[in-house]
Amino acid sequence: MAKPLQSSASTDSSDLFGPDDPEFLEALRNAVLPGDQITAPPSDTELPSRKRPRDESDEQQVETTSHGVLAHELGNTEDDPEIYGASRFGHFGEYMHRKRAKLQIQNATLDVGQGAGTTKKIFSGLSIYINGWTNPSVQDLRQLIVAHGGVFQPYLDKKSLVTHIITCSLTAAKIKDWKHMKIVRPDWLVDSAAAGTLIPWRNYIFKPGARVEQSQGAHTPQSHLSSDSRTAERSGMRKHEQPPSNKQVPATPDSGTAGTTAPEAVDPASSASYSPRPLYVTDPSTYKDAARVPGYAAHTSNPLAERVMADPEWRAAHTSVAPDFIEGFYKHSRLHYLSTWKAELKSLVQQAQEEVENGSTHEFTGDLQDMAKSGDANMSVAQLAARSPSKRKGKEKASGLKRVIMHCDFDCFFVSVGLLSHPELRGKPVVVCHSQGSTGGASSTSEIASSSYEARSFGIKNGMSLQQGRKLCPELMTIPYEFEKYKQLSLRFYTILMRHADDIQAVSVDEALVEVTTSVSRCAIRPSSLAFADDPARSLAEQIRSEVREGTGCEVSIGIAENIQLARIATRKAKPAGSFHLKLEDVPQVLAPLDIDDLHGFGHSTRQKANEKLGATNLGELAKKSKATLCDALGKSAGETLYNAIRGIDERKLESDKPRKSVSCDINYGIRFENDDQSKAFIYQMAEEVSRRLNAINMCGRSLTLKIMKRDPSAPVEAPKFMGHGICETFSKQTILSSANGRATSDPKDIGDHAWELLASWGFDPKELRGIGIQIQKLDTSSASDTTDPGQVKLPFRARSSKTTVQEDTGQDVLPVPRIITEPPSQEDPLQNENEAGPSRPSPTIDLPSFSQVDKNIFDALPDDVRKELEVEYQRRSRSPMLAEQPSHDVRSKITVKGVNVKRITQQLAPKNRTSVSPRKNTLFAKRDVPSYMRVSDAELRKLDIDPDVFAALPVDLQREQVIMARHAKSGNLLQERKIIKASSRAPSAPYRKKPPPQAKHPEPPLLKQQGKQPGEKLYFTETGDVQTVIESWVKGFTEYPPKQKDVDYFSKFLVRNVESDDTGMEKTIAVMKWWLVLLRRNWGVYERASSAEENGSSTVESIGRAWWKSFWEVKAKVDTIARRRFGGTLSLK
DNA sequence: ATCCTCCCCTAC
DNA sequence: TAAGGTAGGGGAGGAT
Ligand SMILES: Nc1ccn([C@H]2C[C@H](O)[C@@H](COP(=O)(O)OP(=O)(O)OP(=O)(O)O)O2)c(=O)n1
Ligand SMILES: [Mg+2]
Repeated sequence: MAKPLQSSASTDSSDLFGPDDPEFLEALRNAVLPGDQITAPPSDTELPSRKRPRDESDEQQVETTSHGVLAHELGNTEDDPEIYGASRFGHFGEYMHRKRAKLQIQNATLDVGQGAGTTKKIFSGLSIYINGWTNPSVQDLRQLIVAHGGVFQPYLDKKSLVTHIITCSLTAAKIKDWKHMKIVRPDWLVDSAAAGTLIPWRNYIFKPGARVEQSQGAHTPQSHLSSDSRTAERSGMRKHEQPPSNKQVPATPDSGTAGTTAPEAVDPASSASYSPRPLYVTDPSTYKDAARVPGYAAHTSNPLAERVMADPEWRAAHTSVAPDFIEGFYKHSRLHYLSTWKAELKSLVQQAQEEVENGSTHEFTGDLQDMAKSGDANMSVAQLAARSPSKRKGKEKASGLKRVIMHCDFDCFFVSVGLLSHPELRGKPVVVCHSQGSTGGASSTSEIASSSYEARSFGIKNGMSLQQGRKLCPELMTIPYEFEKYKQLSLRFYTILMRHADDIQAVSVDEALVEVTTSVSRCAIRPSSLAFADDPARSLAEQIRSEVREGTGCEVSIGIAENIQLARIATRKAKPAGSFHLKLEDVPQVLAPLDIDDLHGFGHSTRQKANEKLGATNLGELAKKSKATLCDALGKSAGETLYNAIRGIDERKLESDKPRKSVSCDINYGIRFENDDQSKAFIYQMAEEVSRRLNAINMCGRSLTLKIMKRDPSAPVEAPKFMGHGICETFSKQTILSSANGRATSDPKDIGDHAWELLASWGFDPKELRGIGIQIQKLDTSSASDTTDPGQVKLPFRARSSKTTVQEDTGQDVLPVPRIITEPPSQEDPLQNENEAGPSRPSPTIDLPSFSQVDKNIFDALPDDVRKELEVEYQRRSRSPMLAEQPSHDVRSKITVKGVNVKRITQQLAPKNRTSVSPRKNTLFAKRDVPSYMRVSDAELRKLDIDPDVFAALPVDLQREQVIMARHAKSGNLLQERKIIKASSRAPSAPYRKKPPPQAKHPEPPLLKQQGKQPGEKLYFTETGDVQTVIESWVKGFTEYPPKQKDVDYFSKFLVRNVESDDTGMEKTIAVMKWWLVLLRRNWGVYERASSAEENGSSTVESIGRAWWKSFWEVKAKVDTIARRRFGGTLSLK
């Protein structure tokens, strides 16, 4: 029974985590064993995930599943109490498996486990979502589901694996949207439960009118592969059709080089060959879901890449280590061009408008085309002696007149341009992509930049890979990019628009927003000459279309409306080759059938969120929601925007004169390094690139952010996409940027130095890097930085302006070298003892930087014993909910895997063996506070190349040692990165205050506010991290009172954050919840199942008990939500 | 309250 | 082969 888990997971072998803290384990044991029969739900499952569209389009999500195996194992381990054994708790071998198992178990334990001993798990393997109002209430059904081994899905996440949807009613939109789902009536569950067996769901198909199921299991795997987000989502919900495979799990998710398996991957069809699995015959989880599980996700390395990368010469010539890699990459990167052009066009428009405003001309007579020519490759603005017509930014002319906005957009721009030179291909399915002809064959991962409308009729979309496109349309024709032409035609396009515009907002090379209010009113005067007598705006649009057609040979479509949002929507209706005037009165009708992501500004993620939190993505349905509801679900800004958009409201003005705020350079393609020398060299090359860009616009910056993409441990070394970055964890750090004299800079050396320093501070294995980005912010004009005061010396009064901020400076700090910032080594009471934690400083916990912020260089240079202790401490924290993070800095700092927090840094650095180390015995951290006499200003530390943050975490003696050594080293010469301690650049910025170094104060101690044995008395989660104790006293202290909402909230928040913080946090959280559960059962077990509804008339004790239970469920629900989301992401990185 | 950092999201 | 860049709005949560 227990076998599966062990064998496959080789669980105990894990040496990532040694035995846990005995005390904690003991508590855990108590918490779990008490009668908590664990009925492990098998279910394999899933975990929703949120992946970005761009990732989804990664070819092969094909995923050869292997889900089956896991599921099977889990199934077999169902009754194995061992899975909870403390002995296992601290082990992380195959933690992914375990994690999933735990999640399920958690569900079972907390939900089912309660009271019920063992129920027949007839729903195991089912993942059910309940839609809308149902007759047995959602709560009841949920109980039912969980009690019988099923998984209750609170959200219909496009990523989550939902095998069935239970409903009593469906909107037309949903019927359509879910036509491939298994929509069943509630009585299916009820009857099955009553019968003690799973009745075929087909007997309970929900039929609103007629269909509902139709193609139920008839989907081919391909249908799951669409890169189109919406399609993907739908397919995601469909997952059941494919029987699970019994293929072996590719590799251990956490193994560093895991996953380079499944070479067959590329073909979705092949992956479809699953062998039915007994256990889940009815509802296999889909491989699509499996694809979202880290361990299986996108582990389908690109076969070609794998082969070719094995050749050192090839690597040297084609990856990021190639000397001219950056140049070559940018020369071919369509997205780079797109971004560049956009910036140029914005600049061009802005200057053209300035000309007009200053100058006297009223008509735009210039020709942007000329500018382009003379300006060589650049859209030189100089010649933009142009002027547009009435051009005074439509803003002030805010006459009560209703605006007329046109959204002009070329039809399949790249293709249209390409067809100019390939007229014979007109009318055929054509796409623009790098891969030409037969190259790449049917397995090209080359992206389709643009597809003709004929191609689109096959389902092809921009951004899709060629191989996917070929599957949809074998006879697809490809034509090459013609970047120069795009730019030229774009200039003609803009030139034309200029003649009619009051204002223009450059949206992209093929798209612009134009305000034509005055032009239209002018036209309206002579209705006779209009193409559309009744619609001058439309007439103008057609005129513009003609002019553009004339000037470029390509079609543009124009959407007209009174605001931006509507104009864009109108364009949808206008395409291809047409114009459409969307009037306010038609808004409801036009918008109702659209989905939220059809609105500009709302994409994949928001749609998903809407689906989860609002149960609808359709605008017609969302229109019924209150503004507050929308804001609550999508955030204030998005909520309001949506609310208004649905009503046809959008007050935004065209933007054509906003100054640039940042300049950056990102490369997340082809990044493959072997060593630090290469990555360092690359960083410096990128720095040069950024420098060039800054100089090109005559700017300098004072802030630098480095963004890193690092291969996710669960991802294959070679991504599915050729030379792509694959699934990654992302990191970013910001620092003050300055030249030696402390001024804003654009010097490549300065930028390179800072960037490298940041990169080095993480200590990543260069082989794992997959993407690098350098961004420069707080821009100043070069001239300004030359004359301006160095560090923008702090003035007595704050510069009210935006960019000239001085925030980093603090009082005294007017040093010419801004990076050297002094900081009073913080507080006194150096001897603060952990046991004296007072209200203000309750926790004795040392203020360690979050793991991700630790400078690896320094870390590695530490004496073995010290380093070990640090590791232990981090390890400890990572496992102790109450200690983990929470602290000073970067609680937020999270690793993300395509949008999902993963933070498994701790795991990465986890000690290979940690023999029961009790936190209490940790001499290094127990109370290592910085004695006052040891104060060395941060500035000095920095001068010594010591990172204050790390320094602060060191024991005093070591600090002293380090300082001495550093001073010593300073005098002599030392090696670059090899020195004992290297300042982590991150420090140079404002952060010093972020974490008052020396003080071991636990910033924002995790405490239950207002809590204690006595109401009002505070109770803290102490350093030992035995949360159990805290909870116990909390519960004990309130046996006569209901818990305070504030405490519940706090506790909830804490757990949630913890779950989000790292992998081990989940484990701990589960343990904590279990403990809480046990305590509650002890006190009020009887009321566990009581519903609040029947609460009236109850005794005091009972109401208190109910209140506690209510809180418990409340917290659990929150944790569940987060866990689901997080694990989904983590496990399902596609 | 407001700022700042570190993201997330979106768009082309 | 393939060339997954980037700017800017926003939000969460800590610092001030
Ligand atoms: N994922 C994408 C999307 C777009 N583009 C490029 C190629 C497109 O031609 C151009 C304009 O993008 P649009 O979104 O306007 O798409 P099209 O112009 O191709 O089609 P249409 O506007 O008709 O929908 O940007 C790209 O390279 N990659
Ligand atoms: Mg277009």
